[in-house]
Amino acid sequence: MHIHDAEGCVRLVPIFKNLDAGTITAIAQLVHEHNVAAGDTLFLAGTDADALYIVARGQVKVTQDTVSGREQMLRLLQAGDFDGEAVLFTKTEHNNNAIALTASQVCTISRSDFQQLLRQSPDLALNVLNALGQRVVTLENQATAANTASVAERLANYLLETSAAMGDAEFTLPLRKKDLALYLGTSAETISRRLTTFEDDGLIEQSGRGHIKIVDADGLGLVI
Amino acid sequence: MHIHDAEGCVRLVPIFKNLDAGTITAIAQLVHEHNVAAGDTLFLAGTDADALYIVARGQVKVTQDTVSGREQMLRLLQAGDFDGEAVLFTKTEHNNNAIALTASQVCTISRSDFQQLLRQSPDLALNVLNALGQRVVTLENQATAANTASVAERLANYLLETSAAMGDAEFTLPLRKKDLALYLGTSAETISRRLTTFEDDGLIEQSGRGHIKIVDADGLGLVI
DNA sequence: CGGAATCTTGAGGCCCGTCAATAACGGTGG
DNA sequence: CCACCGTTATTGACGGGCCTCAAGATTCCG
Repeated sequence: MHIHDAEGCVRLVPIFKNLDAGTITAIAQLVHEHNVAAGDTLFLAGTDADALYIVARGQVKVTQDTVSGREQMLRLLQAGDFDGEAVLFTKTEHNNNAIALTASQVCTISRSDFQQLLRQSPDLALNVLNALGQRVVTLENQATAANTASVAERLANYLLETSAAMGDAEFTLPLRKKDLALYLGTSAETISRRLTTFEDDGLIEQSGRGHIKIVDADGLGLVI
Repeated sequence: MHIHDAEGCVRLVPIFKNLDAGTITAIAQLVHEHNVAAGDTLFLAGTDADALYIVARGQVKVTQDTVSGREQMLRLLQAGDFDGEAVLFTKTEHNNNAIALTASQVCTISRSDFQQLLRQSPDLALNVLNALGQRVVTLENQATAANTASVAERLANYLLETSAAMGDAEFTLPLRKKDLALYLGTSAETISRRLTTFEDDGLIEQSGRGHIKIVDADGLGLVI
């Protein structure tokens, strides 16, 4: 399903929910559409944070690099997800990279336009506050999990979350194992091994390329 | 230096900076002071998030528990730091624990009072947005470091940051090694070992209980 | 059908967590 | 001022999880 107008982008995004029609129309006129191919860069760390990015279609990974040259995926943006709230701060530099994993459609709102919107609509400011709050909660969980949980535990949780998001015990992984490894802070090889272990233990069934069926959700929840 | 009035708390906190005098006075009247002893609990995960907490004096650790029973310190609150922005969201439950490490003075503002303040003062809302943005940035760095960096690297960075915060190459660790281990996602034993390695490599000098002098800051920055 | 990317499986090694024992520190009371 | 005790820190030994390198298998796409 393609989205052809800017207003489609606006309607997708939680931070623009529950705003009056006039405001939504005003926002839509500030939105720019972009189509990007797999591998394309939306922005890089160190460059000016000049816009808010909304993913209308496709997948975009948000990553961070370390001094040691490794790469960590912080989130996977899918339809309706957004990034670049750095536009809100005095600091105007991205500290993340955003790269399309698949052909994607992305909408942007410029920094100045968005800041002006914020001042005009208190409801929007509250929506953004809530969105940032959710992100804080997610990141806190991520930081805790990264430090205290084994790969098996993180992977098991990821499978359960993905299944819940899909609304089905049977699904195809939305990421290549290589990218999933970046996300979970491990290696593709280890993911292969752990999935095999899960299958041997009767927790899941694998078939095809990344197709997974959760057989014993309770058991997965107990993985340590 | 003790702070005896509620307005002291208000002046400490970044989110209350740059507000007009009237607003600050109004806020001060909504603030409650509390004195807590080392080991006291401010709030626990799962309980109602009914207030914003501001640390006026002392140290408070904010931690999160995992299913496997381990504990991860997310931040260390010191004078001027605050927590409990969860009061902003629909969700009214803490997902963190806050426990005093030393005797501390804490100020609180109730959920309803704070939400009312938010609606009345757009400047305050923008301040909170900025504060949340900073927290997101910090947490992103933390999540990345936890997943990609070795303990040696995380510890080296921590020493450099602490030194910078203190404004001195020579300082005493603000945390016991046990708590520092919780923060860095490692064990007290490993911290001892790494510090000894740093000393053997001529990067730092240790003396007394947790007293550290950074000899080769550049070298510490290169630790992997 | 062929080539490139991805995935799987194996072997080896290192980092680090855990357990355990000893040492050093710090506060308290005599 | 000193002796004592609980807490904290150090050091050693051991084992396991996982990263890396490498080779082979599978899948996908032109």
